[in-house]
Amino acid sequence: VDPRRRRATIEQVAKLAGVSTTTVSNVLNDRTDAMRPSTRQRVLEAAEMLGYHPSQVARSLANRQSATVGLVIAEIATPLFFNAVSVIERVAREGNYNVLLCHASTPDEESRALDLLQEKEVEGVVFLSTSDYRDDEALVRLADGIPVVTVNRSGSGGGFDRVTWDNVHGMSAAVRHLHALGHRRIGFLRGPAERQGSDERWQGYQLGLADCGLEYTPELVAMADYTAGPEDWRHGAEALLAVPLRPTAILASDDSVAAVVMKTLQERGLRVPDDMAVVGVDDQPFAPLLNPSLTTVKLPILEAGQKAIELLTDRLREGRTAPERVVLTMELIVRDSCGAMRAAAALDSADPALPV
Amino acid sequence: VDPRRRRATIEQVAKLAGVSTTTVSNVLNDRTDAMRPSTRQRVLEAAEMLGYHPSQVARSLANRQSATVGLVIAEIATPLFFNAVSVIERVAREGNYNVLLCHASTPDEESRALDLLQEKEVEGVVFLSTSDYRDDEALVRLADGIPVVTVNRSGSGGGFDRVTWDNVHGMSAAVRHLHALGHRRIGFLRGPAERQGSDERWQGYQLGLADCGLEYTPELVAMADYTAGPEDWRHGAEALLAVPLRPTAILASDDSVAAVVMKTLQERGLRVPDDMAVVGVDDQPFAPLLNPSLTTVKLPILEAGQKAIELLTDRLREGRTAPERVVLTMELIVRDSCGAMRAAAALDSADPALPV
DNA sequence: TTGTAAGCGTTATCAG
DNA sequence: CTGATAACGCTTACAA
Repeated sequence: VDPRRRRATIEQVAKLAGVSTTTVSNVLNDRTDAMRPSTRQRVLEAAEMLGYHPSQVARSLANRQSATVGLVIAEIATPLFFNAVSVIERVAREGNYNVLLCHASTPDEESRALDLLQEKEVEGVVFLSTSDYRDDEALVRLADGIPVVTVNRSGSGGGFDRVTWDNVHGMSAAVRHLHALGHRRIGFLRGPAERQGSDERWQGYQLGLADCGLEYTPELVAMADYTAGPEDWRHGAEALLAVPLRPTAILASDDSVAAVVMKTLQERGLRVPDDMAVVGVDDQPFAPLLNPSLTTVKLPILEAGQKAIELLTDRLREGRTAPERVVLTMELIVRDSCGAMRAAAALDSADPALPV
Repeated sequence: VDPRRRRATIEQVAKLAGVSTTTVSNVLNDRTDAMRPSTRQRVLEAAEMLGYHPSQVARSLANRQSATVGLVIAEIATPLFFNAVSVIERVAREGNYNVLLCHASTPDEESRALDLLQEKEVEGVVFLSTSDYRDDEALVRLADGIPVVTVNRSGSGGGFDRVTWDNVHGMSAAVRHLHALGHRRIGFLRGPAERQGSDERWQGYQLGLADCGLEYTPELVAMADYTAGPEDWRHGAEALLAVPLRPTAILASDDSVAAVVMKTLQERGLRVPDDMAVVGVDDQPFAPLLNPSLTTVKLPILEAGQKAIELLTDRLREGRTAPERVVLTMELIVRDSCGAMRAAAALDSADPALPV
């Protein structure tokens, strides 16, 4: 059919080496415990001569192991997710698994992706999602057959491993930090309502205020949907600036939003952090490059990806049974945009000019 | 062996539907031209009942088509490459191909990745590289068997399709733009020497100067290795500031470097673009978010990825023979950091305050 | 220590 | 229009 010259088969290798296919198979799979070294040698040479590469597909069919895991990922084009993809691929490779990449944003795409991975007979799946509220039906069904690990998948239960991070505490820590720096009116730009992560951060914001004995003021909360564009974010910032008793600090819904907030402030002649502290969320690669460098609540996406693939490969090898739930902490990365560095420097030089 | 309950097979479906496996196979593959609709219907129902999913691995073995392409990518964690990965996955999926992801930075990893993909019997490979000078030996060997397309792979020949972009003209266009804005002393931060892309940009810089009748001044060129860290970039910027007749514009080796350059300038009280114009390369997502928003030479990585996967799937379907070479143009994205916007506004209001 | 042969789940080639 | 049946390339009891 296909006129392309065929690859060498195990049979040809066997013939050339003057042994049986079994022996070749044994050599190739390191079942060489009780085997004459000379035989092994001959086989290896024969394989080398023919440029033989075993067919993984034939092998998979025979031993029912595809040596492949699926990676389905929403928003594949988001820079942050890359780190996760990167470690997942690496850890998988180290465990001798290949990674089949699948994008899926909508529920429809999700279930199609899962069908597809099932047909490919992947041995397990890592699911990198946005935190949209979404039902896990397809996932639960899949997890009934093969190990599944989700990252950043809202919801709970379902009988599979989940890795998430603690948005609530991440956000409240940021609030407490700003409070400790003297801020009493802390604005919050909240993300899209359809994401559980957004809601949790909002809760974290409120929790943080409560922790500090500050009152929750609706005027200090505006919308800045990080899935929208810069114009939207600018509006959010301006809304916060327009309140009569303007905040002295702004918690942005992510780093990109924070960048636009800083820009908006600076264009209006406000200095960051002197006139207004700004804190982001994500710790994108550009956060330290902004001027001033951005204080931010780090999304542990890399760690989450790593944990996820480790959970998966562990389960593949050892077959745990109880589904595991991992909640990572979000770390506050203090840089210059919140004024803490300056405050510290001031303290050092006994200068009392702390932000009030 | 594996105690897991087995998936339904085509045979079970056939039995349940009261037909032969051939018929089931025909239904599933839409070879339904001359077939009693009732038969088709029965088969479909039987499959549905059993929750049948055909095994791609068995199918692959039988028809010698894995329906999979390999994507090997260097610097998987670089935000820019995301866009490429994203379109590649999408286009592949639309063409009913799956994507097997493989990281490979070193030549060693490269050849290991190629072996692996060969064993997986991928039908083609897209190769997303850095522009390091590197020999194509392994690639040429692979391309002898299956279609290969490289993106950003320096070198030429090899009998496979290559997609690149024109660094020289991208850079010279930036120089000409700055010249048109009145700049006569244009500094250049060059990237790592081991990358062909860096060299080409340097050539482009020189070409641009020549185009404008400007003389090449070694003092106006400093190093800022974009694979290094912010400290390195800051040094680069400072080197340029230290020259007696300081430049009025700086071409940075990429957007991250440009961000640090702007930051360095601003920290020294220099205004961008008034006191110094800055231009980057890449057009990273954060470029428009910087203050001022960054004028930059856009890397057409998304377009390159798209072109690459299209070339690949075309070749897979139709089997062209002559290797194709695609060179994309780099577009200058004019924003605020070069002063052009301001100049335009000034012109509009008949204000003669153009940068000199 | 090595060989024989029966699968693995499809597709594809022919007959009917 | 549909059904046997032989590949596909490898693994793996089981035999020798």
